[in-house]
Amino acid sequence: MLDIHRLKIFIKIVELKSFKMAAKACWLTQPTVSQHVAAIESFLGLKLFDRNSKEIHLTQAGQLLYRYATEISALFDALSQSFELFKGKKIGTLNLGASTIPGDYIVPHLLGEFKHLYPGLKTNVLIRDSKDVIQMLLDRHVDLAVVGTEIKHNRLKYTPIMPDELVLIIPLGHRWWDIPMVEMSEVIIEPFVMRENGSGTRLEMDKKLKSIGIDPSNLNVVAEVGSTTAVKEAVESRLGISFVSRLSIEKELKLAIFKTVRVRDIVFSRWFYLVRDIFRTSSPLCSSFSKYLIERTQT
Amino acid sequence: MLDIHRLKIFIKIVELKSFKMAAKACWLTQPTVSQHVAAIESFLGLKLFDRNSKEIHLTQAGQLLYRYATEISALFDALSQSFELFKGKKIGTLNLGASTIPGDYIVPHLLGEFKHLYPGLKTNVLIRDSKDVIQMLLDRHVDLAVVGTEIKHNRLKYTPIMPDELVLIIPLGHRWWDIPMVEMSEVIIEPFVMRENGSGTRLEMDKKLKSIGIDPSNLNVVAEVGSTTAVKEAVESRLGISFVSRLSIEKELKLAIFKTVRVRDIVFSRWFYLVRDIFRTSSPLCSSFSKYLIERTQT
DNA sequence: TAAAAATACTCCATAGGTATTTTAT
DNA sequence: ATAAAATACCTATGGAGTATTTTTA
Repeated sequence: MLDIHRLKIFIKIVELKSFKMAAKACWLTQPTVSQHVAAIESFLGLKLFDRNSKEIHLTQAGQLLYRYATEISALFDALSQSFELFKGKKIGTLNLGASTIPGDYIVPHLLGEFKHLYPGLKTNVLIRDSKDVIQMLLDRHVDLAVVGTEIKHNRLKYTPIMPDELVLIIPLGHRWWDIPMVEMSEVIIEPFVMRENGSGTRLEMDKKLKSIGIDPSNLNVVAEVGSTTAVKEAVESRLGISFVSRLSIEKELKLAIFKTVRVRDIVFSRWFYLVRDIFRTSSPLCSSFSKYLIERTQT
Repeated sequence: MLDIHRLKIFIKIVELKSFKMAAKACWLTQPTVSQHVAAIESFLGLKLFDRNSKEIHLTQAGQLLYRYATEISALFDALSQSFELFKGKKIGTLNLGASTIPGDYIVPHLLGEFKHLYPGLKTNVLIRDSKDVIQMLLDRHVDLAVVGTEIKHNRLKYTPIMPDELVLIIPLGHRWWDIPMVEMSEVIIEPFVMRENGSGTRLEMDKKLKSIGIDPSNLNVVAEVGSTTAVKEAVESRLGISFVSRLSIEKELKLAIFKTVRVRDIVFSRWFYLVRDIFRTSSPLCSSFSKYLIERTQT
């Protein structure tokens, strides 16, 4: 049969123009090399070399084989090298899924830092609803996920990596602008802008409200919109107030477009989690990234 | 180790998403397939599949390997196919050497006929002096040669494939135009156009003259030129007369630019030979071509 | 519990070795 | 006569098998 080992021996013979020298170069004995040549020749049914005791010459068949053999050999070398790089984390792709808040405000920074450590890294970030992100992780469309809500599954492991807080925002000029704290009962009757169902922010908010005995459907919802940006635009347009992630309003607070107002006795704190499928083998780079994120949080 | 056999099994597993099915497809048993996967994994130091009793999934390492494996496998298939074609004479190159007369007037026609039988044929024809052509054959720069003179060598086998004759040509208006035959003594004193040394035609002529007791240096040489075409041009320009291959003056005879004149008691007949290096293995197409030429001559 | 892969073992083909012969310069 | 490749023969690794166990959905 033709295998890589044989082809490499054949290539060495061609390059060194000698069975004996090729044997030496391959750490074999001359008879072994002769056997390999005989094996290829009988497999192909063609002579590869014209040989006498003084010199050897490639036949046309030998020349034909040599062209393929070098190409195949080069591919094998490329393969080996790729795996060395892969194991050494010099190359690799990180396929991340993230829900909207972490996708916009966390993951880009984390990847920026990490890429500094591993310049060969390629990244794909898919931003979807938390539920969809988790499904993509289970479907192996992404390697890791970052979401703000825990959707339990026996294959998934959640590790908190970034604290966050849902804060009540009011637009410039709102009558609460100079009041540091309001009652929850006041919030309930105030016009409210709501995220769509499936959003992690919405889910966390609902959960929290229920935990303090409030039915979310009692809120005075004047609009239900599909993204954090849309919520902010709506609030800025004085359509109502809303709870949003503190991470998402840094710029607006600086520009005094919004103010945050505390709600008495209530803190909507939450975490964003790194989510891993423990049933899956992760690539060296992927493991490194997970480790990096977790260690980064602990300090 | 990684060899083609293993890679092909690996590819089948990926394609069929099952060790068991892959085993069947490769005419192996499932444990054997498992062993091969384990061998690759331990060689690379990386897991290729996440597997459970229900389904298997490629890891990133597996995906990386798959990309290379398919490419390598495709190259092997291409190699096999090439050799099938090569053995079946569907592809191949004929590297021919030929001296000037056969290169111009014989080989093109022979190749034309032969290519009809084997359309995949590629041909290279190098035209040189007979001596150079023979040297190229010995140096393996060409596979076969066609020359008009036998230069003996223990590695070379000459087979006559085409008869020829050196004929005396005179230009239109020459005083011998209406004389059918002249004496050799008349030829000797007539202005004569000579081919250069090294030319097969020159060699054959010298040989023949010597064999009938004439020293070629006694000819009344008025010009020594480097090609048959140059000889013909010189004769046409009434510089002198010359002996040339009958094959080379077909057109000129038709146009009555030349006439041939017989020399009493002398016929300069000769052969063109196919020359083979018997120490060399020839390609299937090359053998076919030799056989074709030889059989063609016998009929 | 059922289906797939892993493990344990056995066997034999063959890659690799040593010793020697053949071949061509 | 010499130097390289071919041949003959031996050994041992590992590829492929059968029988069985493990794993998890």
